[in-house]
Amino acid sequence: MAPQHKTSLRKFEKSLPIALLRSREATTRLFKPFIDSHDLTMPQWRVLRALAEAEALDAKTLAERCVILPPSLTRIFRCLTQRGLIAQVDCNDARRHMVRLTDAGRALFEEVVEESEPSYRRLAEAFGAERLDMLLDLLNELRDTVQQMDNTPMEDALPPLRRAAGR
Amino acid sequence: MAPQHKTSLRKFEKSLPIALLRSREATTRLFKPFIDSHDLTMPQWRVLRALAEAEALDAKTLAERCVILPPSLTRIFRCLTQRGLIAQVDCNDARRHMVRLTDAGRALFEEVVEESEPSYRRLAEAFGAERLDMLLDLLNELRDTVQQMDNTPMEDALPPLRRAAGR
DNA sequence: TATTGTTATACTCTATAACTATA
DNA sequence: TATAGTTATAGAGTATAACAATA
Repeated sequence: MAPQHKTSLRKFEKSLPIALLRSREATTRLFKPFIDSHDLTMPQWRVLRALAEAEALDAKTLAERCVILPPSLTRIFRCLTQRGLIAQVDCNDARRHMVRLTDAGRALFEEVVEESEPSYRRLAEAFGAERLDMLLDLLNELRDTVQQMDNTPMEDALPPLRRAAGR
Repeated sequence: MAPQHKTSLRKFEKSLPIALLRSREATTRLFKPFIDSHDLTMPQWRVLRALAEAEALDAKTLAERCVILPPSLTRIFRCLTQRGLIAQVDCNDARRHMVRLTDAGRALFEEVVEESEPSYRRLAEAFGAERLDMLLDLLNELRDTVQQMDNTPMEDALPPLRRAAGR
């Protein structure tokens, strides 16, 4: 039962970016219907979710946490504000655009969470709750590791030969 | 040192789709420069990589393995064929579009693999080769689990309420 | 009739650069 | 001068439906 390094994977499945992509695709397919049915896009949902556990967040933090580029975030702010799901919050630094969930936004968030919980529980059962936790830990630690690598690049591992004329 | 279920993650980090997205973003950032420098997009690269370990594959299989929708794959075929990296292969079933790597395609593949290997080794060292294997196993098994769930949906877990008018 | 793939189309996200405003 | 965010813009991916060809 224990996953004892059975490295019986095909080469293709040993590619980390591809494995992450395919797992995400499968997982997303499972939960996306709940998001869709409330007329939210996945990036919009990530913003709501990030705001759900914080009083308020600024655009830069949200962009980093939700993996959304600033220009996209600007549009998402506009859309979610129009729908009354988020609202701007006053801030010492007038440059910062800080937002929080409105009551309607929080209600919608709770609703989606509630609706999708059976699927989540079912996945946790089928996959194993402990293994799911382990996977989440590994994923977050992988991200930390890569980010640290970014900060301390090594000579011989430096990639961007940047050869040909820009794409 | 052992990752002993320290579930000290924030709620936001416990979302599987988001954790997968963020890890992928970080990992991609590490390897994408090598792809970019050869004027390839990530989807194009996934196709080359999938073909590198198979004699030939048809569009349907590639679409599934590489997480690319058929219309995108059509464009990618056209582009990679024009660049002489892949070539069509005759097939019993005339409906199927089967392709293989050309010699130039294989050479390019090998080149990219070679160039990015130092980064991969560095990541494996920093993260731990064993944990990397474990992560890959978990990711692929997660995908299998979700796909099985898709095939055997349960009553109370069925999602698509499909309420409002289409997005 | 079912399957495979292409075409058409609309929309969203991705990615950069240039710009505004605050600090 | 540096930072935060917006605007503008080009390009690529996402997603559906309609169609053509083959089985």
